[in-house]
Amino acid sequence: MSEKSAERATEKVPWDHVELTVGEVAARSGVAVSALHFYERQGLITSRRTPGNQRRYRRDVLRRVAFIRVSQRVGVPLARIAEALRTLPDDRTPNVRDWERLSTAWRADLDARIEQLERLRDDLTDCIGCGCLSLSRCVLANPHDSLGDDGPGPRRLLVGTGAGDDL
Amino acid sequence: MSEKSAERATEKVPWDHVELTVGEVAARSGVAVSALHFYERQGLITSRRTPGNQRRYRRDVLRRVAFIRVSQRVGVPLARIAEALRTLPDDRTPNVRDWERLSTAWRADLDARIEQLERLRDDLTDCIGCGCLSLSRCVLANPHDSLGDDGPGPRRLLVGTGAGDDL
DNA sequence: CTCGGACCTGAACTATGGTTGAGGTCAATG
DNA sequence: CATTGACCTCAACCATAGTTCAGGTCCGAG
Repeated sequence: MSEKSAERATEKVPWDHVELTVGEVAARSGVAVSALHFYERQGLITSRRTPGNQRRYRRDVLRRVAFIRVSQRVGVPLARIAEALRTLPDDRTPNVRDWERLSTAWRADLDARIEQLERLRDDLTDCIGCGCLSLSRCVLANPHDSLGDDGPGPRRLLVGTGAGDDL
Repeated sequence: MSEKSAERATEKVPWDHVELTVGEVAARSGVAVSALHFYERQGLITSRRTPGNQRRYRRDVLRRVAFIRVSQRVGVPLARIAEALRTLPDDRTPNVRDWERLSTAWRADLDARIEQLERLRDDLTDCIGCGCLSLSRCVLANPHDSLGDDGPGPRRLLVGTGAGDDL
């Protein structure tokens, strides 16, 4: 981090580039400008504005964006990522310990997701053996874990309590 | 749930109930009527219409719906589920072997997803140790597996090839 | 023959995670 | 001083997986 800020020996401000434009952040992070705008609207990142109303980012935004990308890969929705990012200190640049804390929380999520999928795989394997897929008898059709949704569907109503099936 | 025609000990067509109404399918499968309509529009299930334009389902629709629910839990999008269901024979009711084939395909998907997540977990564990989260150096921020998307985001452009980071 | 519950259609709305486009501004360069 | 590229905002749109609502129909009971 801030390795540059130490050696500004020349007085010509050679490093007026401590702040990044949105285009630079996009190029460096591999995230589209529109996505950065979106993240800002959602409160995941922040920027200063120049007198001409253009965004200027502190360099640690790169780490934030990296964290966002990683979190999404883990399967965490943006709202929860935003929540996590809000726990970072605003008075100082987040340090290794801060990021470690957040990442550790995600690992627990990931562990849970993996376990859930493994259970599902085992159930599915059983069901391939018995070929049931019967609504009332099959463990698969009757999720014991109503909570812990996953997948793209926004609804999680899980009406449940169907009825005995006699297919 | 009007279980009106429960006693068909009478000789008057004892089993006129081999077909199910949409409400019955909803009750038995635990899926909302609106979802059944939706599945039908998407070609995942089909129905006959009565002279009064009401839907009547064959009983194997229950197994189909069970398969849809299970597939969604595995994380397969409806479009792919529909594709899979189209490979079922239309001339006869699908049998155990048919369902087995489909389920086996999903298990491969599931295995891949689990493996991917385990890789991610390992990477994350490493990154917690090193606390890097640096865009160019961190394995996490640079997905080696551009394909194999997951999570709610519809876009998978993955602009990639960012730049060296000097955070 | 009327009543109510179950059913029908189509359009609009929810939420997530953005992209795309229109119309206008900022800033550096020739 | 004009031009060009990067930037700005706001609104509309994409896909996924449905729900909700309005307005109308069907059908079985009383």
